[in-house]
Amino acid sequence: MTQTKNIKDLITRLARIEAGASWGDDLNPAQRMTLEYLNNANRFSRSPSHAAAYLGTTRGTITQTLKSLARKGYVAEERSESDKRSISYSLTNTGQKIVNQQGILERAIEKTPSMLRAEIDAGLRDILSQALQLNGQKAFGICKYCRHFETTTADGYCGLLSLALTPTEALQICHEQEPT
Amino acid sequence: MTQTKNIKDLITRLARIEAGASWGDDLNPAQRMTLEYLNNANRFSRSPSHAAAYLGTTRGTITQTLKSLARKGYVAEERSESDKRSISYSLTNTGQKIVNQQGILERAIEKTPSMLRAEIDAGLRDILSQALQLNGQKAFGICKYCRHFETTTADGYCGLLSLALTPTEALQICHEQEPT
DNA sequence: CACATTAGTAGCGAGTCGAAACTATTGCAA
DNA sequence: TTGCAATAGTTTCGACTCGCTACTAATGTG
Repeated sequence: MTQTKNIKDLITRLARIEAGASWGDDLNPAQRMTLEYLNNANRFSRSPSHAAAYLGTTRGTITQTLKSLARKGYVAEERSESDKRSISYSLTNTGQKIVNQQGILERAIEKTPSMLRAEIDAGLRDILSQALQLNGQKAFGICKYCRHFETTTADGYCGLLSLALTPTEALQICHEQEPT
Repeated sequence: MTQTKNIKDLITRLARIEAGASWGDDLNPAQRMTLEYLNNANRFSRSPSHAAAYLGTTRGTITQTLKSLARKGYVAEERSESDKRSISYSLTNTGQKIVNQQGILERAIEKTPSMLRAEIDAGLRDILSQALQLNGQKAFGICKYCRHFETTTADGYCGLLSLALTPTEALQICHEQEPT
């Protein structure tokens, strides 16, 4: 077995363990991941289309997942005024609570030496950017590390959308993000 | 966002990209992973129960997946003579071909520097052992790195099952494996 | 103003998934 | 040895995912 295959197996196996253990609270892995995306994404990125693009699924599938989450009271939909086609989903308080629970994978990661953690983070980040490129997907990175992020205002400013950012927003996921 | 959460997100996102891209050949991600497990497991570990334990799912679910793979001609079932309850699945030639195809994740990993790869491998391996422990799951490691592996014969010998091993077998996954 | 594009949905068929109930076989202990 | 418990695999159920195709409504663009 090559090292490449080893790493692939480790990644998929860890994801599977996490998925298997994440079934509680009347939620399945896909629903939980959608919830997590909404929690991390900024207000311009919480639409079905963006969630679908980030999660690597289709609009049709994500619609069903979001409707199911809405039925259960974990998310709420807000229709946009400017563009009447688009919808933005946000977490309800119940949804917030769910997303803050720590899964088995997080607990396992916390038990590894922090020096090792830094290397894993860097390594996986590298693999991710390669995979996204191969797949023709967008980066969906953190606002702050975007080439449109400016420091002309205290908390940061988005040069693309021409608006001032809050400290929270600067750390959220943005669908327009382009790495520096 | 903490580093722990970052790593978790990277792992689950990479797994999702791989899953999304692995839909071809009339197979879904779960079926492909089952195929891959059968390809790597030794002849004592290719039963529904062991596959279920490795993949972190239930016997009921894996039965359906295996039946579906058998219908499509990717695996064949062999009933055991010694224990009439148990079944061992093996890949057909068609199944072999499928499993040898390189997915997007493997191609992405190959593009990263090999020095980084070694660190990722070690780091993820550490996380995996922690996660398995937290989950009360068995290791399912490689035969050769088991405390029952002996070098009394040329190619290796299993002290637990009391039998000589082939070079191929020594590198396969075993459900009895206990790390040294 | 016509036409292409984009955002979101609905329905289909195959399949996953956990859970629970069930059959057949094997192991073990009194 | 007989009687039960444990084990291996299966089946069925209901909710859901997923890719796909076809659809509506709103928004761009030439």
